Amino acid sequence: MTGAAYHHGRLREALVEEAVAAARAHGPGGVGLRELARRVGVSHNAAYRHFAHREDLLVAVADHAMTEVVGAMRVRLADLDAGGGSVEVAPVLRARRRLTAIGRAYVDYALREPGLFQAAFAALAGDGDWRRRGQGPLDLLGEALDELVDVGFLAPAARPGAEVTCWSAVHGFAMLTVAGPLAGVAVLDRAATLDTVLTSIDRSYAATTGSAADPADLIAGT
Amino acid sequence: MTGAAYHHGRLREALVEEAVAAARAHGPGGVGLRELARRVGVSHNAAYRHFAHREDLLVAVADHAMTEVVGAMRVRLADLDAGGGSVEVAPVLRARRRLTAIGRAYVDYALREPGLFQAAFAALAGDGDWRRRGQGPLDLLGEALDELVDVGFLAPAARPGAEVTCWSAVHGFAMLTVAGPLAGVAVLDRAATLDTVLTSIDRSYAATTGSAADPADLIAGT
DNA sequence: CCATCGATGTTGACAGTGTCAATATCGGAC
DNA sequence: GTCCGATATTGACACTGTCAACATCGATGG
Repeated sequence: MTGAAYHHGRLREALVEEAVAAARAHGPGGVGLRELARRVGVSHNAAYRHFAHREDLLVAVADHAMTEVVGAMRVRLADLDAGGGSVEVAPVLRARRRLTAIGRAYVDYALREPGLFQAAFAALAGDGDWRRRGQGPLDLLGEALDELVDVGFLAPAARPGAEVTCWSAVHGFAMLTVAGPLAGVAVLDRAATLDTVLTSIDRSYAATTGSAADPADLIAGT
Repeated sequence: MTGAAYHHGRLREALVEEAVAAARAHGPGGVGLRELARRVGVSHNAAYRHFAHREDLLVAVADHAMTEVVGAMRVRLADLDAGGGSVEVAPVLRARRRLTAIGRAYVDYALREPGLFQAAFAALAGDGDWRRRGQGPLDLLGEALDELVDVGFLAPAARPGAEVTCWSAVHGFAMLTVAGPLAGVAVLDRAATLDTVLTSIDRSYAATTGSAADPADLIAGT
């Protein structure tokens, strides 16, 4: 196959790759069917054999981003366990740190990949498959919250709806700082403010069981 | 002036009105210069005498939306005082209810006017004027938090960054439910989940001073 | 009273987009 | 070896935002 074959053979994957690159560089608005086709070396409209319309392609990008978010969370959680290394960490502290690690990973990803993060939420907002698409991060969050209940830090009565509370907090923070009013604030301020958000949640959950919640313990953990 | 005058005379206002209507109906993507010009009865490009580019018009829409948000907050705060009517309400409870009223107004507006709400945050995300544009809601929020400190419910040490914590929580919730993964959930669930978010913040702040925080008191208020 | 000028609105054009319909080209199955 | 379905192409349509050149008006100053 010296020349470009008539059938690309890997068009779908190639398009998604390029779409991800475009979204990473210029946000969701930067991914255009024609431009992508041009970059992949195929004529416009070729994409329509693999995607019903532009939004469909964005959904693929969103899936990719969500998978990366899960990966980032997993890395942070692993770092947490590795960091503790020799010294044994109390189960309660471990659980608290795991929850904040998840939140931190979410926001970090949003700030590290603003374009992809925005693309992840720009695609077909209201479709039912979201439950499945955002499932990855949600599952991890759910496990962390369950653990928090298991160790007696979070009261079972406060467990329902906790996912949404946590998700709202970090998602709102991410949105406001990545593509919103808070975009201009300095990086250091951002980090400190994120600490405020995360310790606020920690403190709230501690209060459901009357547990002690020294914020210093939390910030120390990564 | 039988025929349409060459000079519209009120073009800017007319354009903004129509843009607001378009955003209300179809979100930020639904406001297009040409379409608007058509509706106003003026030829395309006329808008360029009043707005440098499309984004400029969206900024005007965003301002409008923000003003409406402030209005909604004021109404809710007024309702709160009026509702108490004859019976005197303890200052602490009053302050707590005022904060949650502000949050509730924010989310309510987002759900009542999804298009405008999205438009408000779609426009020129990173520009410095945001501080001034979002000032209205932020000011009210700041006052409520100050009051919370004054009555001894929120510890002064926890005051810095509190705006962002509250804003993040309600903004995230609004985004996720209006144009995100949580868009599909039932209305009743939404209300209950918002209660969870708001009481979570209340509980967190109560913990900074060891104050009691019965969530029932909060939900009762409006 | 009339000329001039700046503000405002218009016309025309250009490059770009998403999407539909009709057409061409291939690889594999019968 | 021929046909067929999947894949890619070409062409067209209706849009869009934006720039440049031109027209029209109201007020201002001589």
